Amino acid sequence: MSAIFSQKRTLNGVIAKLKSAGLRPTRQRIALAKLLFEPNDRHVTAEDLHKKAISAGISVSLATVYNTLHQFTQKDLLREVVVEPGRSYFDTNTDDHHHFFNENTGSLEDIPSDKIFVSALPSAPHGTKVRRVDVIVRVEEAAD
Amino acid sequence: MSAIFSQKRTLNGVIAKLKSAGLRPTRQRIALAKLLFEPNDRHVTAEDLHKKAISAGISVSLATVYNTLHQFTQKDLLREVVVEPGRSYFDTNTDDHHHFFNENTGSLEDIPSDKIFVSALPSAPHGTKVRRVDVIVRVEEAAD
DNA sequence: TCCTTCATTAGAACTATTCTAATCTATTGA
DNA sequence: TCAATAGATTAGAATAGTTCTAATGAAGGA
Repeated sequence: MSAIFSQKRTLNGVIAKLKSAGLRPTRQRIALAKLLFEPNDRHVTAEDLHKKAISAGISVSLATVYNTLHQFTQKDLLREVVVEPGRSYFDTNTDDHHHFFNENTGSLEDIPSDKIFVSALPSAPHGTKVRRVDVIVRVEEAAD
Repeated sequence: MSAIFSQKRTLNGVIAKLKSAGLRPTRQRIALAKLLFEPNDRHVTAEDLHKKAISAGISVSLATVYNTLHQFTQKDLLREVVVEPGRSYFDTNTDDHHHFFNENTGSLEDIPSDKIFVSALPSAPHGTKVRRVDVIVRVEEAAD
């Protein structure tokens, strides 16, 4: 498969994805989606993605990056992961899964949901229902 | 037991606690510790505690509240709980336990560790060791 | 008591994020 | 195809939470 054909497939896929989420496939959203749904870098911050876009020659403002990340999150194309105060990560993997968080380097790593098991919970506080269970395994560099 | 006697006991306890943590029992730290280790309000933000202190007639700056919360956290008198970007909660319960987090109200509620069970994890990423496992059960107001 | 060390302070600075109001663009339908 | 319009994008200002700074103050030991 040629690179051009592959690119075109990606482009069509991305546009379809945006449309089916009810989002206009604008220049910026298409470009950001392409960057996000590449196979690498599953965990990005808004700042990361903005830098990545700029250095890829895509003209987009930081405000749009934030808007887009939040819209994608609302439409379940992304998942927000909160591990540190004052910094949000967005995860392109929206399947049920958990995370290792390295407190020294700030890096995140997925834990597939079949590798971890959380027992039946006590019932949710009155008048509420469970939306999601997040497990964060905080690790640090081993002193050796 | 008279209220005055009780207050004195609390005061002595707090001073002892600070001393054994290697922290000078200063006016501000004693006052903040007394507010923190009261039986209620286990989960506070810096802003909360500052307001509480001011309205209790304790003259303390927000900077000192932040310093104190971080020092207490380092000395294991408190635990930091991260559930939302841009807002840190400090938990006076340092025992092993987890949380319900109500995304609508922002309120936290403890889940004792014997009420939830997390299975053996996959091994930590190379060169790291597990420091802590946080389970956050995100709940929302039930639509009914 | 005096001295040294550590704590506290107000306010400035900083960082991440959100808001605003003007401009632009994708879509729809004539 | 084109105009109208609803929605998207923008730069920059504004905000929120937190940290920093440099000067002042207080605790504890000699």
